[in-house]
Amino acid sequence: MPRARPYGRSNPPPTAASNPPMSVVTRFAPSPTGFLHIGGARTALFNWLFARHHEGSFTLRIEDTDRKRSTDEAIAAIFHGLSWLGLDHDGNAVFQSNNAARHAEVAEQLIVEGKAYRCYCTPEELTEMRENARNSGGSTRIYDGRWRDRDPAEAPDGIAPVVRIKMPLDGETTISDLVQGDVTRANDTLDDFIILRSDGTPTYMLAVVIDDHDMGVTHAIRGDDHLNNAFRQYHLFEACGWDVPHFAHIPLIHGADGAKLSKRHGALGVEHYEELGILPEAMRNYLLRLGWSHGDDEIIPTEQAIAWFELDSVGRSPARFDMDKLLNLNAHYLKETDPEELAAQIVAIAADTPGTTVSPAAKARLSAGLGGLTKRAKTINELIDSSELYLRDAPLAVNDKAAAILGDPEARQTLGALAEELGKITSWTEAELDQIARNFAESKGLKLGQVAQPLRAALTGSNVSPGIFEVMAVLGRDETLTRLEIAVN
RNA sequence: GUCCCCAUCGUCUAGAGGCCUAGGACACCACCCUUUCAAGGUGGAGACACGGGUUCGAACCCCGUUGGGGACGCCA
Repeated sequence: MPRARPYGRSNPPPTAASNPPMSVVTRFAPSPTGFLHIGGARTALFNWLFARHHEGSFTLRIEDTDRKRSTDEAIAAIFHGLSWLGLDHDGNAVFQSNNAARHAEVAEQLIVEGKAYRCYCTPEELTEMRENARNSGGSTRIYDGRWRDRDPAEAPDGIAPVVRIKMPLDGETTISDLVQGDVTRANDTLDDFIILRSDGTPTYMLAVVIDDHDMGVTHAIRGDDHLNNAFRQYHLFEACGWDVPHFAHIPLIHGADGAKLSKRHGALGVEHYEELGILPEAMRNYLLRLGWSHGDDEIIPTEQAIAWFELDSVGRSPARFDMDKLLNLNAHYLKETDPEELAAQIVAIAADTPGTTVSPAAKARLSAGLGGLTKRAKTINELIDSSELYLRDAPLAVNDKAAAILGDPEARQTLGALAEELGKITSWTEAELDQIARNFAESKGLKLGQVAQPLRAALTGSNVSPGIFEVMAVLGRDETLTRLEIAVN
C-alpha cells in the first residue's frame, strides 16, 4: 500500500550505510486507571501480532499522564494481564509521566515557532464557548481561537495560561487508515486544542504524539474511539515536522447492550477469565476472531496467527463478546494441552488448598483418568472440580442426587451383590469390568443402567461422571471395593 | 445538536458484480451412539436493515432513509 512515508522516522535519521529494512514498531498504550479489559487485551493482541508478523517490535507505554487517576494497582493489573496472555513486549515499558519535561520542551518550541500559543481563557469563558457552540448548530469546534493571534502583552494577571496548538482554519484532512480506509474531515470542525495544561503538564494529545515519535512507532493500532483524535494528532506531527505513523483504528468490542465496553458495561478484567480457568491460547484465538478473519478458519493457534495476521483483514464493524464461543474454544485447547502438564497443574492447585494432601496413589489415578475428564470440561476449573473423584481417597463427598440413588435399599443390595462378584475376580480392565457388569445385570433381570447408576453414585459421589467402567479401571480394585463397601453400609 | 464510523443467521464471521436457491463457527433443535454427563457423528431451523439508482446482472458499486456506535474535557 503506497503511503507518503511508509516506515519513516525523522529522528534519528537512518544512515545510508546501516540501512536495515525499515522495521515495524507497534505499541500498546493503556492508561492505568483500571484493569486490562477485553477490549484493551484485543488491541494489545493485534499490536503484538502485527509486530511479530513483521518481525518488528511491540512496545508498551503506560499512559499515566493523568494525575491522580493512575494507580499502581492498575499498572500491576496491566502487566499481569499481558503476561498471562503471553503478549511479551520488547524493551522496557515506557512510563509517559517520565517524559513530561520533554513534552513541555516541545510545546515551548512550538510557541517559539509560532505554531502554538498561550491561551488565558478562564474556565467560565470556556464553558460559555461550549454553550455557544451548542446553541449555534452544535459544532464540534468549541474554542473560538480568541488568543490565537492576540498579543501576549494583553495577558491578564493571575491567570496561568494553557498552551494551544494552531490548527488549520480551512481545508480538510484525510487520514489513510489501514483499517478504516481514507477518512476525511473538514478542518473547520477542529479547534485549537490544549497541548499543555496551565500547570505545565502535557495533555494526552501532545504526549502521545511526542512519545510515538520518540519511540519510533510506525503503526498506531488502537480502538476506533481514537479515530477523531487522529486528525488532531496528525496536525501535531506536522507541526513538529515529524512523519505521521500509520494509523489502524480497530472497531471496539461492545457489551451485550451494544454499547462500548467499559467498566460500567460489565467489562471484566482479563484476570477474571484467568480465574475462570480459561487458557491464554484460547483467549488469544477468541480475541483474534473478534474482528479479524482468515476465510472460514476458526481454530487458529498463535503461531498460525502470527504467520497470517494482516491489518487488511480486520473488519470495520464492532463485535460483541460471546462467552459461549470462548468456552467452546477453551474446551478445544484444553484437549490439546499436554496431559502431564495439565495433571501437574491440577495437583499443584489441589495441594495448595489448605488441609488437603494428594497421595501418590491419587496422583497416579488422576494421570490415568484425566483424558476422560478433559473430554467433559470446558475450563480448567471444571476440570479441577471433576478431578476430585480421583484425587480424594475414600470416603468421598456425595451430592444430593447420588445420595438419593444410594438411599434406595434395593440399589444398595444390588451393589452389595455386585461387590461380591467383583471381589472374586483378579484381573481388572475396563473391558472385563464392563462384561462382568453386563452379565451381572442380566442374571438379576436388571437393565445395565440400574446397575451402572448406583455404581456411579457409590464410586464417584455423583450422578455424573466419565464412563463408570473407565472410572473403575482407573480407581483400581482396592479403591473401588473400598468405596463400594462404604456405600453399601 | 455537530462531526466521524458502522450495517450478512441470536452471536462471531466468509463474501472484494455473475462461483450465492449466501458458506463456516458458536449457540439452538432432532436423530444416532449410549451406563449418566459430555465428546463424536448426521440432519434441521436461522441473515444480505429499507428505498432508489448504476449494470445484461448487485450481499458486493453510488445516493438517500432508518438503525447502531464513537467523538466533541486543562480524561486518556
